[in-house]
Amino acid sequence: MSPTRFISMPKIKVESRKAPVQQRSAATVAFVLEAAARILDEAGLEGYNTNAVAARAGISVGSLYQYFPSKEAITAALIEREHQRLVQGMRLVLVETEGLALEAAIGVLLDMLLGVPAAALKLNHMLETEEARLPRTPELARLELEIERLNRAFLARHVDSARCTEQQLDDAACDTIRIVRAMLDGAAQEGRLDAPDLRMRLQRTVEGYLKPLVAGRG
Amino acid sequence: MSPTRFISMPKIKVESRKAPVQQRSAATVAFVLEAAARILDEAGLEGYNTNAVAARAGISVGSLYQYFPSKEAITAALIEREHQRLVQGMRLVLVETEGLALEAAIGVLLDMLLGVPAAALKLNHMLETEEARLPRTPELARLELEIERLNRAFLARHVDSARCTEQQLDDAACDTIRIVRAMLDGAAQEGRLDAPDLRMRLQRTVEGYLKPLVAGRG
Amino acid sequence: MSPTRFISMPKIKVESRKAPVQQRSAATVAFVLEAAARILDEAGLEGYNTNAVAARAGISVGSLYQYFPSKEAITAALIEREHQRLVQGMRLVLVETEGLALEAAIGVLLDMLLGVPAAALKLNHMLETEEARLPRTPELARLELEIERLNRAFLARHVDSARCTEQQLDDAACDTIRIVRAMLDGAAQEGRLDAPDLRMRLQRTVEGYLKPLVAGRG
Amino acid sequence: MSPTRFISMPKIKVESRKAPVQQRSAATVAFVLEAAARILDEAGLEGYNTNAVAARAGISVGSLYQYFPSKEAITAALIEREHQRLVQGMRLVLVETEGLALEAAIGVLLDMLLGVPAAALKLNHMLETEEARLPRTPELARLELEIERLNRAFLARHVDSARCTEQQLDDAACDTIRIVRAMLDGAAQEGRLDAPDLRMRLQRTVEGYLKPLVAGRG
DNA sequence: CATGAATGAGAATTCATTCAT
DNA sequence: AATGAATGAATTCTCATTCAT
Repeated sequence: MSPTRFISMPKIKVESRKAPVQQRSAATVAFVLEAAARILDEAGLEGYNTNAVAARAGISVGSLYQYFPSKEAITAALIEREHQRLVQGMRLVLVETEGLALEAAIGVLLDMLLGVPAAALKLNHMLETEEARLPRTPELARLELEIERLNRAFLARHVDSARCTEQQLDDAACDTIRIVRAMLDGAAQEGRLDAPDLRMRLQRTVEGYLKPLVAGRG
Repeated sequence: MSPTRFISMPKIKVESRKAPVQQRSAATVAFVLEAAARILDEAGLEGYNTNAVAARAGISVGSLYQYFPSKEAITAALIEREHQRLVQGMRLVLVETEGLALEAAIGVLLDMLLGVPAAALKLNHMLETEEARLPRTPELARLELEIERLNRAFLARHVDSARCTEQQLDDAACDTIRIVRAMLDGAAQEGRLDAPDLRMRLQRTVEGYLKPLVAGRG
Repeated sequence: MSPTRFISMPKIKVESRKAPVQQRSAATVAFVLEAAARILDEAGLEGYNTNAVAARAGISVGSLYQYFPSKEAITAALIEREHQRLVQGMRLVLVETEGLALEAAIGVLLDMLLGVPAAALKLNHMLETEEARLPRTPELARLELEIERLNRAFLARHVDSARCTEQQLDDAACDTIRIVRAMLDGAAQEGRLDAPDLRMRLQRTVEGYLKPLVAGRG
Repeated sequence: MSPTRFISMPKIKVESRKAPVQQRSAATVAFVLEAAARILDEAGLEGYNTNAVAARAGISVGSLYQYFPSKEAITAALIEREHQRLVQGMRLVLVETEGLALEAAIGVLLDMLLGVPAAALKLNHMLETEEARLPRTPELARLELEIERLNRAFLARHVDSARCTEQQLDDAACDTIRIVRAMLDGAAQEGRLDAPDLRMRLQRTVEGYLKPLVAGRG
């Protein structure tokens, strides 16, 4: 028996309660998530409570609890949704950058990331904090793996396998995402997402990070 | 009566109630902050409440409220303390890197940042989230300015003023800090602060970011 | 208008909504009661709620409310069912003990009562508590009277009318039932329903209680 | 490692939160228990909720939760209190019946039990139901053992050790308590606690139960 | 000044019941 | 008739803050 048996298992219910089979149900689930996202954006974690979410979603608390077994489950679903969006974005980027040189490919990637609205960035930042307290959903783990996998695939096209171990590729995938997110979050918080050279700074940083791993560079 | 009277005034009290003139007071304030830090580290925002902080600090809630007008004031003071520490660190780095080349100077800076204990990183990450909800203290604003000023001074030694505007220097100061923090936070969260090449990745990234701004480079 | 109009009228609906004339209805009612009984046995009053009962019965809550106007009505019906079972048992005992001596007759009675499964005892114990809060159904009153009547008839065969008033006979009917139930419940709760001398203790107690009322004893 | 490790441990907190050290605190605890008792008596489990108890006790919910970590803790404390009262009563009976013959001793015991007010009987009956759901406090276990021990001591004076094994003595201690409680509860529920021959019926039953175990009887 | 008991608004969650489909 | 989504009052419990001692 593994030692994990003794690690206190968080008993927070984060799995969604019922799969939205009917169209009405699916709509309700979407309403709730949208309401939760808006409240987090406008009022922060402070004003984020089930009553407010239900009211904002135009339903009763009871209904909310038919679809989400707990407040945490809403948060978890929101986190999954944002991850899914990133997966979508990365998939598109991977297709669109087929055959492009590194610089151009990074440009496409950054276009995608810069296309995310400021509200979503703020939301993601808050969700990140919440993510720490929540138990990891299998689905969420899958999505995170998928994101890293996609990013690895993106990078693998350009790195020189003679200069870059598997571990380094993994780290590069994580690091580049983190670096870009941090710079974007910072710019968003300062309200300077529209700074003319933000894109250039991002490009420069990512390229600088990757250069030593890439073939044909000094 | 000016119309500003009706503009939503933030009613969160974040200023410390009394300047700790007496030595006992100063000690008590320090105890409270240390207790708050430990609780945030061990129990997270979840378990962070005034009663717990007072108990941990070995004083009564009533006494706690003699020194801090609100829970938010404790958080704010904690944020200030962490900023002050960074200021101290940067001052030292600035002195120690006098006359060094960029690469070596960055090495000293990273040594300082990598010397921060993992618990402090976690604490800082949580405080960052809280910082968003809190009204900006003048003192905090001053500290942030000071940090940026120090970082600018650090960078100014190496950048080529022909290649770098004032604005770019400001951005560079912010960006480098953010990038390093993001990578450190990420490593901390994965429990890989001791990864052998973490330092190298950091160095590479910061150098990559700064290279275009620095004199004598292609 | 009689003054009773102002006396707190219990507004709990406990009457069954429709007489199960159709065979399907009768089956549904039976399913619901069985589901309720099982849930009470397995999850206790804690887990006893209309949604759970409906789910367990394989019908929807809406359908459940077609047959029972309220949760209390289900409980009441369950109570009636258990009373009916006791009536059946007593009727049988009365037939089987025709002509037997007191000791043998009590033996038959105890055989019947000891034949009740432990789950039913537990169920009855919980129902008893609920019974207190519920308004008395005419049907339930009739059943309780019938039980007492049957028990009286059982006892009347053996008591000496010279030694025993009508009131004493009534009391004896109530008391013996209570005594036996209390001892059985206790044994059940201790998981000692199979104690070898439980039957003997019961027999001894009942005989001890009745002896003074019985003819031909010193 | 024992298999009990896998048995679901009930997580209901029933231990009292703080020992009432100050006189005010002690009074508050007593107020809460008295309020809880009255509400259970008057409104039943139905109306038994923490807000009602606090209101009735003349304090705020918050205060209530300073002394009791949960609603269940109040119930548990109430159960302990009633057990303690019985222990007191049994101790007194044991002293007062020193040297008396069985019949007289039982009389003293019944006097004590008949002296319990009807409200307390009703309360005890409801508490008994709740007791099932609650985890066993060490203190409660101790009290129950003490009650049985006292009752055993009471009976041991009269039984003939040649006719009665230890197990039989244990059973007798449990059975007699149960029998008397059941008859008293029944009488209370019918509002016939003042029936002139209740005492006699009780005496007769207990004597009947014990006779075979007692020395010098046919 | 220190203490810590008291306050009570507020948040999460449940569940009996209804009613549109 | 059947369904099960929707409702929302009710309940448990927390915690920032105050204030009598």
